[in-house]
Amino acid sequence: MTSRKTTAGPAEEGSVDEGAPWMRGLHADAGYLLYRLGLRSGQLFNAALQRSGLRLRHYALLRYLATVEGAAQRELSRRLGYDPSAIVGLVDDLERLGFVERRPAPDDRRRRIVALAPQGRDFLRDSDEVARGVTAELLAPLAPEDRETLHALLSRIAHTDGE
Amino acid sequence: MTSRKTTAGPAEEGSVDEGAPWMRGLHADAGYLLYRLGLRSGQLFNAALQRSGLRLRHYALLRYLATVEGAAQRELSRRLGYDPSAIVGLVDDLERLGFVERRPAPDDRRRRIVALAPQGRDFLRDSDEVARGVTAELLAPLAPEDRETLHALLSRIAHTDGE
DNA sequence: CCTATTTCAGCGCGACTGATATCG
DNA sequence: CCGATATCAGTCTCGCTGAAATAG
Repeated sequence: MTSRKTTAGPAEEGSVDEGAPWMRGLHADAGYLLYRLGLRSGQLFNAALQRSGLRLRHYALLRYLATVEGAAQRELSRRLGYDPSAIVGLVDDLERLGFVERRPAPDDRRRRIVALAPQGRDFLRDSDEVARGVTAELLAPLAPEDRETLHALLSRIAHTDGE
Repeated sequence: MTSRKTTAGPAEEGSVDEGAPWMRGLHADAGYLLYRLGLRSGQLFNAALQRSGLRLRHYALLRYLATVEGAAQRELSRRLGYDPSAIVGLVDDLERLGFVERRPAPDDRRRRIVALAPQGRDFLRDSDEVARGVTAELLAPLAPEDRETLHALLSRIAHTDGE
């Protein structure tokens, strides 16, 4: 994939081709659009969570814990895509607020199981409109059926590679 | 960190509803999927550009300059969504490589027009597979027609709000 | 005077590295 | 002895804020 300086050309129009892909602007590229919209999504999430003092990372961690009943920090790192050393601080913050609690794993004393505390569950219930609000704002220009189509396509991409 | 007060209870279903939205995991939310895929897209872009010593921001700036013939730094800030103070460093880097050049605006001596230099144009031509490669990897699990559908939906979101 | 553009210095956040302690 | 887990300290980048200098 190094450069194709020797033409190999389907289009040998002579000089600068106006239809060359690099002339069309990056917004014609779906990957770049994903990057830009991802940034905007993160900003909207953090703005919506600002009043609670949490950030998107904390919220994502809480939401994940609501589905698993307990997870080692190593697992949180893998599932959420954050560095293990970052998980420490996130759990510290959430533990300070009483939203989660650390308890030792019964079979392996190296591991510490992080579990959702009742207060964390309350917080999720009281703020369940956060994610829906952000998504609604992002997908506002789309009709309901288009939003479902988009969501299905994004899910397929997210699940096949990575998670 | 003001914590949630007491309000915000639109759904008072009694006890813990298993079908509650906040129990489904954030991956059921399109906005969060956009955030995650945006991060992955940025990582892929930066990895693909690593050999050239540039980052995604530099590349986006170059690609934009290829479509406009010249732009003030203020305009770059608006169009690319980066802070004006960040543009300074980006243009510095690209100027050092000979990819762009700053020249004074003829009518307004406050402004400095940034224009694509021949070496920058060569770089774009030689690396035009970068963006397509990233997008191809991201959208690999999708059929060609689905990729077009996704691209169309993302374009509508990106163009109506912002940019 | 006030605004606009560019630049720089500073702060804070977020991601990564390396080292340490504990344990299997 | 080696590998895995959690933690901590240090580093580096990035994004924004605030101020300066120049110009309209």
